[in-house]
Amino acid sequence: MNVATLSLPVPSLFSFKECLWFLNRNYDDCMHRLEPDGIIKAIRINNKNVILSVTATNNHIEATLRSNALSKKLTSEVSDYITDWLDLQRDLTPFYDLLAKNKRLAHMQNDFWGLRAVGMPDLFEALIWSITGQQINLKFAHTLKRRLAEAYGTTVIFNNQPLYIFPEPEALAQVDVEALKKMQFSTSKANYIIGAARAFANGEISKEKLSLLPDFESRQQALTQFKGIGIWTANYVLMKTMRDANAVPVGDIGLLNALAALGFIQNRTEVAKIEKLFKQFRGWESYLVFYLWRSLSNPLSDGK
DNA sequence: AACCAGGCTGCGC
DNA sequence: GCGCAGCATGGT
Repeated sequence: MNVATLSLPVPSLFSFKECLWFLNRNYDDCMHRLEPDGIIKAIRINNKNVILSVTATNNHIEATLRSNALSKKLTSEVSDYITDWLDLQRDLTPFYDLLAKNKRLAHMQNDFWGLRAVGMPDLFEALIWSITGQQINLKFAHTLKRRLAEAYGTTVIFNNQPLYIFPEPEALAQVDVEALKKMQFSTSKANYIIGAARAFANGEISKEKLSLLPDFESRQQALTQFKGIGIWTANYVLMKTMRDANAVPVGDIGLLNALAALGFIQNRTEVAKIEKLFKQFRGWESYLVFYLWRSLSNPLSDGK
């Protein structure tokens, strides 16, 4: 195993601590492990496994890479991965200006200062995760994801502890419904997941294909054509992976709870009020969603 | 123990 | 096109 390091300058309006908040919401997410000073994660890039440790100083994000296939190219790809994952390239100034204009949201500039929309660069992982999380509580959803990762993903041992790389589409495409049901996936979800895995495995859908589509609506349509992928799931994925700025996971229970807690709505049916709010955030809708999710946790708390 | 959870499908209008 | 029941399965 070879080791390399890389260093990325942090953008303005960036807080590593706030990003770690998102990654550590007491949900036992198997896709990474939190350490006192940063985060450890195993990823696969171009069929090469990499163990990634990420920490930050005031000025830089420092990453340590461990891999059997280290090269300059791989290091550069990992650098791109981190940039995408933590959304480092975005200038948040316009978003913060919009927050400042809304009296119920203005506090977020300070309370969540520097929070980036932590994404999911792997489209397949994002899609399976969002299907898994449909209509069940997040804790159970993480339990299910862990079972998938343990059974069908790649396990990498680091410091005597396992790290997981999410299952490849080819692996999940061959699973039968009964196996997933034993893991306590519902019958329909098991079918959705296997269907999605097959669509990825046979090339019907891919991140590249989605990225070549001309607009948000066509990307959304490309996803919702599959059984089990509704508007919530499609928009969640477009937000987390494709970085569609105007993707809002409509109807999301966390979103609705946050809007209610901040006094924007009294009940879950007040769609017009929600649309009115999001109209004020054109181009930053998905960022607003992320910050609203953040508001479900108290400022400066490290859990939920 | 009832109600809820980061929804989706299929049906009736 | 829109509303809504029915669904499946743990968590609190």
